[in-house]
Amino acid sequence: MSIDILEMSGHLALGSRLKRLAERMQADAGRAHAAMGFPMQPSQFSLLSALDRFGPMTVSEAVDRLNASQPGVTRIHNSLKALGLTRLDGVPGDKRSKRISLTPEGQKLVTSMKHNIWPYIDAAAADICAGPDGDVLSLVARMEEALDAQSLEDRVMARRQEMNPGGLTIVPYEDALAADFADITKEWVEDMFTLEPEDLAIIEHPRERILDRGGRILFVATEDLGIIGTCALMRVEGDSFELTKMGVRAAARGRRAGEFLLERTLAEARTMPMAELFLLTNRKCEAAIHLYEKAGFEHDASILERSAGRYGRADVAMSYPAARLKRA
Amino acid sequence: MSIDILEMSGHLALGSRLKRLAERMQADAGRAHAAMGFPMQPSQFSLLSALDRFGPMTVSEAVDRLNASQPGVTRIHNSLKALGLTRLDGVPGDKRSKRISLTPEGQKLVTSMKHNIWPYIDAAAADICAGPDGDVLSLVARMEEALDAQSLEDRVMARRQEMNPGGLTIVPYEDALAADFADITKEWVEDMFTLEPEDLAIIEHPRERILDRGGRILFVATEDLGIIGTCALMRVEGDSFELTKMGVRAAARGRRAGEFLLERTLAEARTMPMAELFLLTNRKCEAAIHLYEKAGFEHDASILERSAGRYGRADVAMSYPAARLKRA
DNA sequence: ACACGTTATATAACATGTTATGTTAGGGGG
DNA sequence: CCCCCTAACATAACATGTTATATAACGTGT
Repeated sequence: MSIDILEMSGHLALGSRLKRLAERMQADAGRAHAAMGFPMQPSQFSLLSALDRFGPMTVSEAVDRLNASQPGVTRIHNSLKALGLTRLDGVPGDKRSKRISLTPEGQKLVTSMKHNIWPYIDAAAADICAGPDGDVLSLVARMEEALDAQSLEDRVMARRQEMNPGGLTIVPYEDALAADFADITKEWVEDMFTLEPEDLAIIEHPRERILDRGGRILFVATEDLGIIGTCALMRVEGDSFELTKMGVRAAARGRRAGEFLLERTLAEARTMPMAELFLLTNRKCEAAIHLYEKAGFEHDASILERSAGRYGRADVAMSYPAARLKRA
Repeated sequence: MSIDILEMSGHLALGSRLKRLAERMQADAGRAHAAMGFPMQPSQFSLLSALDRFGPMTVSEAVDRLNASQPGVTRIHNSLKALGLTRLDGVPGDKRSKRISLTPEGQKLVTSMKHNIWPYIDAAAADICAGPDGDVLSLVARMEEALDAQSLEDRVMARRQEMNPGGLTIVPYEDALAADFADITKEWVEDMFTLEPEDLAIIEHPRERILDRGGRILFVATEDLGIIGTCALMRVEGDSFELTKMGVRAAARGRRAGEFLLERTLAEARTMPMAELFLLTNRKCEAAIHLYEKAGFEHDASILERSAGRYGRADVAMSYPAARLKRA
């Protein structure tokens, strides 16, 4: 088996992955039944087992017992009924309800499976679940409880509020935003330095100079002000990239947008095939240098020599540790 | 939420349960995306994420990367293609392969989701997974590995071989087996005692005297000899049951069939609404009494008084601890 | 070079879970 | 007493995973 993207994506694709695992176990359980002469679908086990244990029950009761959806129970029942294993009768006193019960054939089959297969399946499944990581059943139960207590959707919203209270949004580059890229860059460069030829080349042709060479440009925006900042990852040569043109409009300072943008730009870098990431700046940019240091960049004067002449204003160089470029 | 049958069925229905949990998480993830303005299907995330991280790849490469089935990948891709997010191009040099790549719109969307939603979903999912039971991701990974190493189906067969080396089978009662029930009982009763009126009533009308009153009759069979033993659970009154008519043909001794049958009969009892389980026997039946003791029955002379007159031969009474009647 | 097995992808069919909604029966309030 | 909301079940539609199989292109061995 090759590299498994899901394994690398952390919890994002956990749903998909769990589902595949579950489907695999169900299919195997079905095959085991077939191999021992019981041509049943795995989905039918739980209803059969419940009927055996609790006796006849209405559809609604089965829904509660199985903790499944009502149409799901109805469907399972229909398949069992078609096999002649269950029956559906009216309930005296409430013509809406119908009671599911095992036919004699159904009872016979359940009893047989209960003694001749299920113990072995249970043992085999326990086998797979066994390990140093705790009991799967209790873990699944806990996850179900957690979801009951607060849905994943609610948790996502809560986490967003908590991790990003300012409501900042990352906006990927598109040509319509070229003007913002240029404006924001001009604003801070002209405020402290003067635009150099390299600056002009980049802000006038961002697609050619950055994107088409495998680089990325991100923007940060707020609900009220729109695009307020930008940052680029530019390929210098090979797998070596420069973090450049990071800037936030003066009118939007104080919203921690720079910190947020830098963090997300580094996250972006981690998903790119990148061996080295460095930046060039000037010692006058104290606030920016502080951000870089906080994000993990380290001063590295050797880069200055390699990059001599790129920018007249460059007198500080920093690099991001290669180890941190590897995805968590 | 009421009693959850799956929670009680141990590992048997783990597949079903895992699947429901997974479906719930996926649906929630989808809703979270919709709520934040990204109308995507959760199944599409993994392919989008893989394309973003690894760049264009053929269908086969995606199958490896996502660890999913090829038709699954094709379907996900088709849905993305329909949204204009991906493209499928031929691969020069091999006209069989086709390469999936992100369109500019697709790249833009992925970048946006990667920074504006996925971190929060990941955090929320990690939240649900967090707990004292260990890390869910590593647990799932371990289960996947275990299944890779040996399928559940193979494990089931191995467990059966190991837990039941004699190849004994439990056969539920049906009227066609009434003669076996009577023969086996006559064989041992007449060998050591004489048939009493109560014996005759039961073996001549097992359905009326046992099954119709909520009791059960089990048989044990082997491949070569067919039905070789039987055992019944008979309702005496209310929730009080008697274990009775347990016997194995003399011709089939030495296969541990009695032990197996008794164990499974007790398992059967645990799935019945039963408050008390006792048995009556005679001190001459030393082997049987030894089995009963080994299975957990305890001597209880008080039962003899309550049951006075039922059987002339009864001079030993035993009861099964009520606590052990509760399902594990 | 051709026949035939293998590989890459597409398609069909199925399994199994879900929501959404229709239909009929109960039940309570004006 | 009737109207209308609710409850119980059925049905339809969809989501998403699977297997099985068709089709076309590769490639190998005689």
